[in-house]
Amino acid sequence: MLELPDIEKITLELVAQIPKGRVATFREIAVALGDPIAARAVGSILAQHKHDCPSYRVISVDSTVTQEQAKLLHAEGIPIKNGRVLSLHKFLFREFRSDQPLQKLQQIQHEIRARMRLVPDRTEYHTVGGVDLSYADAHGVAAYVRVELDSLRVLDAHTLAQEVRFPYIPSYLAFRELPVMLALLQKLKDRNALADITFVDGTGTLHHRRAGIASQLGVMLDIPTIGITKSLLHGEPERDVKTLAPHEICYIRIGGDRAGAALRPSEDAEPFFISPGHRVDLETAIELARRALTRNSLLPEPIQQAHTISRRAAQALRQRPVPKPQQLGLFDKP
DNA sequence: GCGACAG
DNA sequence: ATCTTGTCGC
Repeated sequence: MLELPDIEKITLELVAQIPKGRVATFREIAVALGDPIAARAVGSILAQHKHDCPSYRVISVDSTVTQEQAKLLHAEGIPIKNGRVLSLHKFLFREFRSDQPLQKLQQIQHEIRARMRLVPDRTEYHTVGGVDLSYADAHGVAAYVRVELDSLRVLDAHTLAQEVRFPYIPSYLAFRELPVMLALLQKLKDRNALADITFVDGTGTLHHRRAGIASQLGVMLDIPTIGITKSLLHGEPERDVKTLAPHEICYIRIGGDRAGAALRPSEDAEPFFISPGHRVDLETAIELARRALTRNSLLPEPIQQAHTISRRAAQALRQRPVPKPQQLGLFDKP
């Protein structure tokens, strides 16, 4: 697909730049990575690699520290009282050397947006596809399911597992999940086994750069896609979505235009969010999402099916993991 | 006052 | 997303 930065490695290198007797915030590390939105991801990386870098020198913006952290920082000459670093500004390190990898990924998203076309290809759709990802440790398991639109019956389904290295960072989901999805969908596209349009578990234009995973998948494979999410990443609903009646919609605005919609599938279900990905418009996307609903479904049928199938495949993989290459090296032995 | 965070 | 005991409802 493209060369992805090793965010984990870069994060540890950034933390290693903090000199003894200085501290940095999770937020500042994220800024050095290229986007403050990654602050929580920095936190979870450091939680997993506590001893692989001077992680105790990274604190939260409110300057609170753990007891263990307080001890280590105090030993480096940083004054601490009541679990807080005193006069944080004096000890804050901000001069990181970094090429801001997330900025480069934002650039890719801008390019995807420029290539995205929100115009429907056709007037009739016979089959609708769904793609979703589940996890088994470090592996992502993608499932693609094809459904007949009239009957909402499953025609066929395929899965593919692959190692996932990129962390979850809000608005960068595609760089985590797309490689697995692409590997599966490219195969199916070559066999002419894709549906007329594909629902993706993730957003399309309801995105900070108007180019979520559904758009990126659509543009990269040049196929029609629709983004479906259970919660809203970006955009403002025109009214409170909690007040939606069954089958009623409400538009979601981004900067003055209607980028997506919320749709309540039934009386006792939360609204979900629809946005065009590629080669479709919002109204067609809403119409297809409606038609893909069953009497009591929480999400459009292709997404629901892809979700259960990928989940089952991930559980199976967990019980019988894929052998590592080294373990297959029997023939290398003398 | 800060942040507003798909999966 | 995933980690998980008990608990509620069909």
